[in-house]
Amino acid sequence: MAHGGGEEEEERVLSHGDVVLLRCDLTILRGPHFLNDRIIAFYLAHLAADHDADDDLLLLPPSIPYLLSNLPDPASVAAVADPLRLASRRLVLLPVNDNPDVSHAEGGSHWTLLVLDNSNAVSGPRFVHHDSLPPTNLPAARRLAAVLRPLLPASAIPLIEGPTPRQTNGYDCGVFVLAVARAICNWWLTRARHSDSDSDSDWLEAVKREPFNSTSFSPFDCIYQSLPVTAQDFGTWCDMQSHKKVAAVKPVASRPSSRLRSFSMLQEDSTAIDSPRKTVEHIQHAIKRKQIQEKGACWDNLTVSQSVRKPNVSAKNSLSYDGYSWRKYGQKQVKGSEFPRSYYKCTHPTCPVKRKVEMTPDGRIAEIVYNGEHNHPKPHPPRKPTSSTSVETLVATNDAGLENKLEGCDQAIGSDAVVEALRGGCHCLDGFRNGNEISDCKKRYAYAVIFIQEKDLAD
DNA sequence: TAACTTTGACCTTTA
DNA sequence: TTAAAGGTCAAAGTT
Repeated sequence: MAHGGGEEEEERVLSHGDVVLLRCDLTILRGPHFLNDRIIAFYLAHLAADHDADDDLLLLPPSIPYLLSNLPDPASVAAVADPLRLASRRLVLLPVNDNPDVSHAEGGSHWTLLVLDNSNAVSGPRFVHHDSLPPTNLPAARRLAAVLRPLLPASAIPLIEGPTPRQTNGYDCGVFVLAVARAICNWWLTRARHSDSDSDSDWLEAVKREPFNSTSFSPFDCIYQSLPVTAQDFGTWCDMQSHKKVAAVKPVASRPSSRLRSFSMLQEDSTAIDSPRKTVEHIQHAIKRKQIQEKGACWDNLTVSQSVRKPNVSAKNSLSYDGYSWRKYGQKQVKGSEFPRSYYKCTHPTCPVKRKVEMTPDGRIAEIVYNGEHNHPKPHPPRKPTSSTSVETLVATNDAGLENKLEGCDQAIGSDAVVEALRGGCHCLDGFRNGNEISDCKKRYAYAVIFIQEKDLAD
């Protein structure tokens, strides 16, 4: 993980609230080197400062997800997570480290970004994992998602792998995390500025466009811009501040900033403390400190929680129905997974994309992982049906793959989206409006797909 | 009969 | 080198 000597002796050169950069970090910044948690926390704090205060967007420093992943019981997790108010956020960015040894502060070798996404009306709540070297951090991301799910109102929130350009060396994963975070924040701001934008859009395209490597993306470009020096003179300027003992660092009462902290260190942070409640208060206090703006300095405006205008969210929710056609080619129980894993290939003749789906016994999707990218447009949806006869037609096709193609539609039938359709006059649901009970499974699926198609066309 | 799923066997990857 | 686990194939079963 991060590297450096005894941190207590390390000289602090820059701070952003309680996020502090040490002299050894400057060496890392002059790179190319593996980014440590201080730098990641620092840059995320800087990103957060670009947003007006709001509760919708939350960027967490790496220490918080790591702590949550390794707490011994759900009660402790709930106590720590409670002040974060994850359930009420639209987007939560959680850096993930693969350090398996909670006693080893410098363990771990890979950074990725897990996004708790509650901003997309189509996909519904989901975890999106950005890994520049997949599937290296997938177990760690799964562990974090599993810890967070009980804290969220929706059940069985799926985890999907988001498109992430591959790193081409052994050290740029942290840079990729920051670049993805920047792309997401920029997308979020853009979406907020265009209130008429699609509520079903997401940042995945924005991530694809992001320049990714430590040459084209410097996490501290923005920091340089905030300093009274050029990027070239950055190190010299820090040296001067240090020698003058008037460093840019501000007084902080928080934990000594560190490399990725061991679990015991994290626990000590929250335990200077002797009760779960105090743990919460400690974290709340730390967050509050971040939110205190220090006027007139280079590192103002740091907040952990930032937000923008709330996007419009329709009730449309098609879960894993992604517009592509899939053929199932295998299923098996894999070790460490609670549910069977199904293997799918895109049915387009030249498309290499596959996906793995783990589904709960009640049909909800626990996880989706997508292996490449589609090399073709989404297939045209079937022509819009105009009456319940279309339902009969769909059922009569005896399409054995229908349920597979429409994963999630079952849930849609009972969802708020259907209720909305009933109120608003979605044509295909005349059967519902007339009080007809739909007991046949295929009919229910048929109603669901027609409903979704009508909504798509209407949108 | 065609399209699709299921499932056991086999292949590949990884530690 | 080997064993374990994941991924894929393909025959059999189902709709």
